[in-house]
Amino acid sequence: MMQESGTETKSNGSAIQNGASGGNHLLECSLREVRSNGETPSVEIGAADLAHLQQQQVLYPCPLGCELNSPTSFSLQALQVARQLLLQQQQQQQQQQQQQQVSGLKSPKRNDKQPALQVPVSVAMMTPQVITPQQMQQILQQQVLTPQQLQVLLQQQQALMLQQQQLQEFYKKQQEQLQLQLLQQQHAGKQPKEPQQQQVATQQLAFQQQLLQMQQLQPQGLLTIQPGQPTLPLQPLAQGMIPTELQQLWKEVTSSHTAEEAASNNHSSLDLSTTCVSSSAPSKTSLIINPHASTNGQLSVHTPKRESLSHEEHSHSHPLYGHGVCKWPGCEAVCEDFQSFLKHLNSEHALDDRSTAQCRVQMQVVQQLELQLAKDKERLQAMMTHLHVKSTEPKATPQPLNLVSSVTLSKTASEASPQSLPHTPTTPTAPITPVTQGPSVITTTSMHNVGPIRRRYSDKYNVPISSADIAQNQEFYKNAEVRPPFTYASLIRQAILESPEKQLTLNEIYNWFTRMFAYFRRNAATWKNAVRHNLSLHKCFVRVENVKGAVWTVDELEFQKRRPQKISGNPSLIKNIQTSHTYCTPLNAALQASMAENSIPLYTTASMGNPTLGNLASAMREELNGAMEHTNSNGSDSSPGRSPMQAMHPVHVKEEPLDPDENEGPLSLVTTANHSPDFDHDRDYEDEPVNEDIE
DNA sequence: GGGGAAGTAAACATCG
DNA sequence: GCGATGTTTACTTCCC
Repeated sequence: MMQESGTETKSNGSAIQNGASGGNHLLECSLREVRSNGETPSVEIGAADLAHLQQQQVLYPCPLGCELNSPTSFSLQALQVARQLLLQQQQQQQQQQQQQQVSGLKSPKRNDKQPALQVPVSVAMMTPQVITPQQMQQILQQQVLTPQQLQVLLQQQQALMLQQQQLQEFYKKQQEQLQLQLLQQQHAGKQPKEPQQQQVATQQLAFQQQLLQMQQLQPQGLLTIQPGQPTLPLQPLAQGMIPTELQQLWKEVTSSHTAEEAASNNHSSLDLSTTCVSSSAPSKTSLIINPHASTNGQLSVHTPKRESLSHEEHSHSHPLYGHGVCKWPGCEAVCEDFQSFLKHLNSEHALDDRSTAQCRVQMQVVQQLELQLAKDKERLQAMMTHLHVKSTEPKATPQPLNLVSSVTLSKTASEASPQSLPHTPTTPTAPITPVTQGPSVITTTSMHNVGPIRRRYSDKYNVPISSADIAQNQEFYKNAEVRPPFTYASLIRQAILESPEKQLTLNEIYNWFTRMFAYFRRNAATWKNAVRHNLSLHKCFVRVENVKGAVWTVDELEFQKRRPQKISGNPSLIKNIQTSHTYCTPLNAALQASMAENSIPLYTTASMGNPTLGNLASAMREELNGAMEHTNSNGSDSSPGRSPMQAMHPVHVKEEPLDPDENEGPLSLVTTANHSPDFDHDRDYEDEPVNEDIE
């Protein structure tokens, strides 16, 4: 299993790569946008202007077929250029209009051939500057306006609006043309012919050159993405994303960037749609933080969606706020209190292209993770199926946790097949009930060929019995004739402890066995004998004479004594755990930042960090803590009637009093939880507070 | 390979 | 005598 774990990790990586292979334009664009965020836009647009633009812009899909239907880096870039164009045009027009005020209105400009609606159109372009400052100044200076003057002004405004609209259309048209040029530039680059195109081209060129300069000046420490270095390790990115996926993204980004550069050199890449690189640096403020925004983009990978903010802004447990720091990707702005955080959130992380892009990146990451989870589930299923098929083989490597039971069940079933059935000829290896509602780990495949197994289910690897375990797998064991991976002693103890009075007669123990486990509904002679044997053998089981007769109780002290094999020293288990964690690591990386904030310990993070692997780790944790959770059976809630949810809920992570040497943090906790060959140690956590870290 | 734990089988005793 | 219960022994397997 160790080897398999290692292989699994590797294959996981490949799987991740595969998952990332479905690279997407969104990520690419977003990433590039993020990168470009770190670069200085050539367009000098004030923060207020851009904010206004961002708020009012209407965005359209990327001309390059980008799937973005909402604000994108492209659109922002286009907006800026368009904005600049408009400003220039307006200035020219204002001059012309001032001249035309005498002669009349000037007809709108030309260039309105095709209203291609694939270009960002800013409503803001149309509204805020209908009256230019000069005009306003004139108005103010004139103090009094005659009706004619007002009419002229109105007409001017209308003309301006028309011109702006036409400019926008022109800009759209240019976008299309430039896009076409981009598509054609591989074959024959075309030079912009029209003056307007040249103007835009010049601006774009300058902008892109500036972008390139910024990229070159970008500190490597913050972002390793460098043009022409596609193989550079994406360390910062790797923290937020799967490395292979990042590599894939990097390739896409760099390839696009290379094309961008090449196109730029050809003077034919001036189209805004060449890349989704946004000149989105919305403001100078963003320029300042942009170098960090490079990492922001990576961090955005694990940023909660902004869409959810509105629902949670009123909650002080805001997912974007913790430890007095804004958790927005790359922000890390210190907010003294929640109110300041809210202000900061609304001010710094308003709805703009960057935020939207980051959200999209995050969405993409989540999708990738989900995809990865699905793949891993398939892999797990295949593994178990494979192992089941291999059950005819003489040996099967033990596996941790419930997988062990699955494997061992199959193995022992095959091993004991000649001798397994004789116990109950009347009940052959019954077709196992397909259990879908059963435990998360044990699957139907592991249940086949399960017969009387002369084998103990290594408590070292395996799950110490616990209320949680039984509760989790209750239905499974009740319906499936699968031998529970617990020792007789543990089961007996569990049965006794689950009783209200912590004592049971032998018959009641029998009943508990048959009630809880379908497996024990047959081969009665065998397992009953074993029960009796264990009751007598182990000192922990004390026979007490009662009015009704003899009842059996559990001497916990003795039970504790009888576990010499401390799993704290069980390397295989630890290895398993570590392997699991390693397995989790790649996917976990996406959320390391958030976890780091909380200083979440290792295996807790493994379960928390990644939603996709959270199940795995959670299952493991459930199993691990199930051992300790068994406290409940000794506690007030140990009544048999407690619900599975109740049983599963508590997670004890406190040190084991009887084994102080095992208190070494989460890992030692894990080992402690597993090392016991039995479930006795559950007792040790009796009345211990529930670990609330793991949620 | 040894030792310990666990599972299985069996013999035996006791008791109702 | 029979079955349930309880004890003990022997053997095997597994794991460390």
